[in-house]
Formats: sequence, structure tokens, C-alpha cells
Amino acid sequence: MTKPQHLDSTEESKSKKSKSERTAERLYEISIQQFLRRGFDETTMRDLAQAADLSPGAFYYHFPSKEAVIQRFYERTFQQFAEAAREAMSAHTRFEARFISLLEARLATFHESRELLIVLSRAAVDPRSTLSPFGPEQKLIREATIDLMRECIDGSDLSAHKKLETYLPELLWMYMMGMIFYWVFDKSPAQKQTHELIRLLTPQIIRLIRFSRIPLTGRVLQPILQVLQLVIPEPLAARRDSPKRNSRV
Amino acid sequence: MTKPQHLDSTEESKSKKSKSERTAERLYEISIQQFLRRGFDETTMRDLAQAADLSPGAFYYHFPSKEAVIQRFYERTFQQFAEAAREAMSAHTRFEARFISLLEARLATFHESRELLIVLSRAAVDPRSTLSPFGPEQKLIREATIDLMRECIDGSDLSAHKKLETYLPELLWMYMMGMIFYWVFDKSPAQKQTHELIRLLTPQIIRLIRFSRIPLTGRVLQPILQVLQLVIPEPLAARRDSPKRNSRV
DNA sequence: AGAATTATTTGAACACGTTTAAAAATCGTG
DNA sequence: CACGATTTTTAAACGTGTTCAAATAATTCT
Repeated sequence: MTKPQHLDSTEESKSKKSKSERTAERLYEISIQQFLRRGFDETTMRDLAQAADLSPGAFYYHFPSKEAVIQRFYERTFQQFAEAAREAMSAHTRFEARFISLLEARLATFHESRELLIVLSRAAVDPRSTLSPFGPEQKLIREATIDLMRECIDGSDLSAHKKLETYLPELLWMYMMGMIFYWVFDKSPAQKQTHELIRLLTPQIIRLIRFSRIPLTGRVLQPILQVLQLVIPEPLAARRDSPKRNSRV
Repeated sequence: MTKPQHLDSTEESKSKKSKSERTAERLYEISIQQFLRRGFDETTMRDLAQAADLSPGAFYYHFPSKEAVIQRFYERTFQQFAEAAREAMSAHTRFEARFISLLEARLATFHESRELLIVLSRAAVDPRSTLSPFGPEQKLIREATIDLMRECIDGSDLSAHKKLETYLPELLWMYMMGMIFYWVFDKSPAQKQTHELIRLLTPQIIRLIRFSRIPLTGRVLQPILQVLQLVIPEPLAARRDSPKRNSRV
């Protein structure tokens, strides 16, 4: 009955892994391979089991559902993305360049498996799904991603109004989610339209953020902060400052 | 093999309707009743057939799928919404009041069947779904709704930059879709949070629109117009002006 | 009215994701 | 090594949305 669980599967020498973990890994690789070849919906559990010389039941011993494979995929590509983003960001100090390179790193990491993301997008919409980026199951990845946004800000020349700054990592995260979403369903060749959108829209968003610092904007800023407070009641930054709070999100 | 189809089911005296149309209507009513009682996912095709004293196959003769029932539901509530919105709007000339009352009319019309909208929201995310508000199947309702936005603007005091004005109906439509979406999954009691969001955010959006008219804003507006042009290549207003264009959207 | 055509209904079957009880393989320990 | 406990695998089944060929009811035509 012991289900193997770990997000931090970066180390551990090969031989040490339990048999269960090794077959889970094998099933994962075969599954992704099949998904990419035939598409997620088109690939049957029976297909997967057969491709792995196992029974469907055995598959379910290792993964609680077909979608659970996507969860592992999402964790893996997140690791790659985080590395690539840090690497790409390190070359710049201007926020715009840093953030755009982060966004592009995200899309690049997803590039070969865009089809798979349709499943994630479908799930994204229903907060009850275990794959929903807003749900508790994705808390680790979500918060790690938001932290990455903070890194992107901290190493840059960006400055904003203090109160807005608190919400900035979450805001950038949402912005990125929106761009990923647009990209997944972007039918233009090589998803050119999304890249164009990022190129055009991002500087304007940044301009607005910078704008928040000049004093006269109180009348504009205050209602926006109210909205943010409503939509993001517990920003990560605030939670970090006062870890007393009950952090079930 | 003749499948009955009509969006404009407002008139036609009872007796005139074909038998097919009458049983389809009966199936629809029974289905919605069951969906509301037990939930969409929880209600089985066999449940529906049994409740209507029919076989599952007969159900599929009248509706191509379980989701197709939602399509009819969506059409019906759209009619109600359009009436309620026109009624509510007629009381105001200030754009803010007009638009907010339109939004509230939309939520009010959906109020009793919020659960059902989860299905629509799920489908909304996948542009390939027949229920996607962006797909060709929803073209009629989508364009009728966008026209309603234009009515909301036209009868009001709102004025914006000429070029922005072209995109305004589509923009308001997207804004409303976003609010509906937020509302569907809003877990706060009586969806208070969504109403609060509408109350806070809408005036700010309107302020931005009004802002576009003052001349100095060229540097801000121009990139935004570029983005709009990218995301909404063929705004409805423009299509109305030059009906030559091939209008497969 | 009777025959031919068409519209509607049936009930069994399909394919899918998933569950489950039991069998088989593996492991830990005397 | 052997034996009991645990982990892994199996094959059959469940419940789902949906399809389909055949049967029945309704309608149209002569």
C-alpha cells in the first residue's frame, strides 16, 4: 500500500531506488512517449499497459490515474524550467529582459510537449482537479514558481510601490499562466502570435508597474490595491514575513 | 435523419411543434431538473433515459451528447439575460451603471444553475469543444452578446479613442466572460467576492477606457492597440462595416 | 385504405478509465 | 534456506458515455 512520492527526484544513485520507483519511472517514460506520439486522449490505458508489458491494473498500482502521469511530467519540466530561467536571467539586470527571458524559458521547456499541456489547461480550469495550478496538490510547484518570480524581480532594476510590490510575484505568475495558456492553444505557426504578444504586452505591463511608484497615482493605485487584496488575500511575500498564519491555500 | 435545430425558439404555438421537438423539449426539461438535483457529472445517461421512460439510444436521437443539453440551456438563459439586461440598462445612461447592471443581469440569470456552468467553464477552456465560447458552434450567441455590449455602449455617455472603440464590444465581452468564470468558482457565500470584484474593478476599467481619449496618451495607447489587433484580428464592428470579408471565425 | 417511406425507439454492444479480489513475485527474518 | 509478510501483478469486472443494427411507430403517397 506504500505509494512512492517525491518532488525532489534529482539525486539518488540508480541502484538505490526501489523496484517500485524504477517501474514507475519506466511507465512514466513509456507513457509520455506514447502521449507525444498519439496524443493524450487517444492513448488508452490498455495501450500504455501493453506497451509496458503489464496489465492495466498494474499501471494503477503505480499511478492513481492517467492524469497523474501528467503531474510527474509537470514536476520534471518545472525543474528544467527553473534551471533554464535562472541561467537565462543571470545575463540581464533590466527587468524587462529578465522577465521576458524567463517567459521564453518557460515556453521553450514546454516546446516539445505542447500537446500534453492541453490536458493541464483543461484541468487548470476546474479548481477541483488535482492538476489545477490553484489547488493544494500543486502548492509546491506553485510556490516555487512564485519564488522564481521574486528572484526575477530581486535581481533586477524594477521598483514599484511598496504595497504593490507585495503582490508582484503572484501577479507575474498569473501573467505567465495566461501566456502559457494562450500559447497552448495558439494555432499560428510556431506559436509566433504568443511570442509577439509577449513582446508587445510585457513592456506595457512593466510600464504600469513602474508607474505605480510616482506619488500622484494614489487615486489610481488605491482601488487596484483593493482588487488585489480581494483576489490575492494572502500573498506569498506576506506569508513569508509572518509565518504564524495558517497557510492552507 | 433530420435533426431539429433552432436558436430562435421564442414563438411557435404549442400544437405546431413536431413530435420530435416536443420530446426533445421534454428530455431537456427532465435533464436540467436532474442535473440541478444531482449534478451534471453525477447524473447518468441511463438516469436521464429512465426518468423520461426512454432508452439511452432514444436520448441520443434527440441530443448528440450529454453536453449538448447544456448548449440548449445556454441558449435559453441567453434569451432571458438579453431581455433582463435591456430592461436593466434602460434605467441608466451613465456607462458604469449600464454596464454593471448588464453584468449583474448575467449573473442573476445564471444564479439558480451555477453548478451547470462548471460544465460550460470546463468546455470553455478547450477551443476544440463544441461548447467553447470561442468556437464556431457558439458564433450566434457570441455575436449576439457582443452586439449587446455595443448597445450598452451606444446608449451611454461613454466615449473612447476611435480605434479603441472598435475593439470595445469584444473587450467588454471578454471582461464579462472573465467575471462569469470567477463567479462560477467563487466559493464565498452568495458569491459576494465576485460582486465586490465587479464593483471595484469595473470603474477602473472604464476610467482607463475614458483615458484613451485624451491626446497625450498616444505613446501608451499605440502598443495596446497593437496588442488588440493581434488578439482580436477581426473585431465584429469592423466586420459589420465591410461585410465582404470571409467571416469564418 | 394500403403500401412505401421516413421518423423514432430499442436493447445490446463497444471502448474507455478505473476498481478489485485474488494470485504471484519479492523480501525480511528466524 | 524456509516461511510469513509485504509488494507487485493479473484478469475479470464495473460504470460510464456513446454507437448501431434492427424493430416499431408515424407519416406520406398512390
